[in-house]
Amino acid sequence: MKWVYIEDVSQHNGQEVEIRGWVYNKRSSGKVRFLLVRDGTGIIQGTVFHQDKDFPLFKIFDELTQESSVIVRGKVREDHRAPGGYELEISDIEVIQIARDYPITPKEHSVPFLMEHRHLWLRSQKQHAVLQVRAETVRAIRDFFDGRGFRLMDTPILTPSACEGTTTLFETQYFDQKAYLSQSGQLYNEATAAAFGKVYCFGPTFRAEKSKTRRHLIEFWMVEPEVAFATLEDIIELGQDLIMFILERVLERRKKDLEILERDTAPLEKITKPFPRLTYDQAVKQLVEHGSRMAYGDDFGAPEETILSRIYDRPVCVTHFPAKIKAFYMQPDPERPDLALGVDFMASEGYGEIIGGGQRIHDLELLEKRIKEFNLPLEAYEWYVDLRRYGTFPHSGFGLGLERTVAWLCKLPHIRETIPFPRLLYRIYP
RNA sequence: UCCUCGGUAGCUCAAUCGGCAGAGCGGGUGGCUGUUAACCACUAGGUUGCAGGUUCGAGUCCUGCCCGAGGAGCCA
Repeated sequence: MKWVYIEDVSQHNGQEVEIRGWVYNKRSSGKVRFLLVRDGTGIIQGTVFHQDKDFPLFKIFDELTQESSVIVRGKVREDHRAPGGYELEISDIEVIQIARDYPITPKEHSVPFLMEHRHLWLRSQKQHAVLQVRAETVRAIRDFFDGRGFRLMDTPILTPSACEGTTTLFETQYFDQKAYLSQSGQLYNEATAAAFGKVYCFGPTFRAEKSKTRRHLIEFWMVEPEVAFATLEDIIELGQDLIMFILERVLERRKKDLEILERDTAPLEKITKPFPRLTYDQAVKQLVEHGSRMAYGDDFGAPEETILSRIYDRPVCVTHFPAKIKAFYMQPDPERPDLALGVDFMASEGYGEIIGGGQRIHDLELLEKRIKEFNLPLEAYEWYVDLRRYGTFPHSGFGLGLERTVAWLCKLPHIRETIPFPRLLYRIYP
């Protein structure tokens, strides 16, 4: 008998097939039994009918518990009464294991309990849907950059120095010296951009920030393109195109998952280019008008990001931040050197920043001056400064946070469900 | 790190003024021929986070600690 995945059963209507999976739930009503089986690709309802209540299949059925592993054989039949539209008329159930006392029942559970059982929680429908959206977003990102001639350059995770300051770095031992887990691939990207023109890296990054909010993970994934000779304007265009590409792809291919999550897709479907553009000055003015108490020169806090993204029905680009609140490598605005040529993209519906980037300093002397001003160890940055010694080039790039993007697409209240095993402040288990 | 809230059955929660620790789900047993988080009946299940204290008596009040959630700062 042919082993078939549930997502493909519609192609086997009327045929005898074998489904290998786990018991999702079961219901019984005297002489009819319903078995919900999931196999990772979907859930199908199987039925067993018999006049005799001592029918042997009933005995096996009655033994089954939630998440028991089984091989179920039977005939596929289209039936509108079944969840999923197709049903399996069960002729045989082969039990691999009866699962005893599966902790996650089909009722409500608290977040701490589910987080403690994250390894099992992944099996439930909504978590499954979120991670499908994540996987699709990853595919979309790769397709977007690969399709535009970008070269994937994997940057190191173990690094000898800080990218943007040492306070939020994870320190580890590298034989007889210290190393740090990468917070960003950007500096290395700038080197590969000089070798390949346009590049991107996409991998995990680590920040030892003691932040405990709905939008922070200790370990998160970031895609970072870097383009030689590109200006701030060029990468704003690139960022918009990337967001539109992801949006269209997920809406096209993962509609069902968004339905399972009860995500109203109308606000996402309305989004078009170009996104509204604001300078930092304009943004501050708008924020104050909408009730923010921030002062000029402050960076945006969570409330500011939220207010801003609620004013507009699409993502918003904010540019020209005060240089003081941005990283050391940010190119100053030639007309107003106190401003940095940086850009942040705020997702709509209150989700806040999903992209941060800008144009990098390409002038040798200016970069050296900034490294000193930020009290960074110059010797650790020698290789980085070399990029300004040997054919320096204006260049720009950004980082897009994968989990924040997925949280926005799925409209989740917290970022922790967008990665299979979130690393959070005070939580590294499982 | 700071602020706020919380910890009672396997899970989600209740317990009035300090006075017999309880319900639903899940488990078990039985019933039901189309169930949709099925339903109905019965049943087992407790170191009330930990350590002290006050009291005739503490889940409830006090002190300390542990754990968790929400928020702030910082950031993608």
